[in-house]
Amino acid sequence: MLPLAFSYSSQYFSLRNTLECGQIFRYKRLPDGSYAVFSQDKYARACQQQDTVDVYTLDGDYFWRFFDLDADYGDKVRRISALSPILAQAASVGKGIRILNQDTVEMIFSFIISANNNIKRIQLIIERLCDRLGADTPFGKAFPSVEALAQAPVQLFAELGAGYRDAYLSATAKRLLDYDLDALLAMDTPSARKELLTFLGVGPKVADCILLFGMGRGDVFPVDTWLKKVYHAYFEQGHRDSDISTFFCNLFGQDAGLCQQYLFYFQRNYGQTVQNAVK
DNA sequence: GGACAGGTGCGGT
DNA sequence: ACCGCACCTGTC
Repeated sequence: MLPLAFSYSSQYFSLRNTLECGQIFRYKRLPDGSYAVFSQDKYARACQQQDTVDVYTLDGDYFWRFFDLDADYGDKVRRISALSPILAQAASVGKGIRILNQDTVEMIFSFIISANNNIKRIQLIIERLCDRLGADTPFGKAFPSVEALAQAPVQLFAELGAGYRDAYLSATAKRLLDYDLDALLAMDTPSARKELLTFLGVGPKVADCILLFGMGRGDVFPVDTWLKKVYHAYFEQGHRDSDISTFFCNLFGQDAGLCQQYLFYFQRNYGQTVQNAVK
């Protein structure tokens, strides 16, 4: 029923790896292996056969940009692989991962929920949030508006399973009501990061995720427990998170965020195997 | 049953 | 500035 908006063929696009590496929470893998993807109030069905991804949606332009299809990932992988042997290995298995261009506000709330949490529960909470506060669309619920989120009583967020993050979500929603988002988007990366850190529930890791996935800033490196493992396993021991982030940003520059995704994917899927093989 | 999840806010140095 | 700690909740 949805029209085919476009097909895209590249060895540098793995639908599965792109969607399942933790940068997006509103997607579903369907029994036939295709994916349903939600972003803001928009919806797409996508399926991949070999190197070709078909995207069915009413919003082709939006999802073309969403999947970052104007960027040359072959070029990125070549550049990145020269910088570190571990990264060359991580990129070779994870090369189909692309950095999604998602909505800033949706990322702010999604990653506040993500803090000290696991992916399954994050998805559940966000789904319930959309069901409860999102507007109806022909394909399901939209991500809730700032107005809806700001109007909701704090207890609602707790009821939806957000736990102690309820106050963060409520405070952030209220603050965003009369917030100049364009001014934030116009800032350079360090200034925007500093600004994001003033939001309740947004620390260094969450700020970097918002910048990377929701503001198109590739020059940040979110440090989570997985990347700490990577750093300690392949680089050095005993540094603070901020130092780890700085280390990788200096090493990888403009594509630090993409490198983070490759290393995240690598550590989660092969980390145990590789480390055992080394022992 | 404690550790672990894609950490952060807070209070004490 | 830099620790150390508590923290909702589900799962292993």
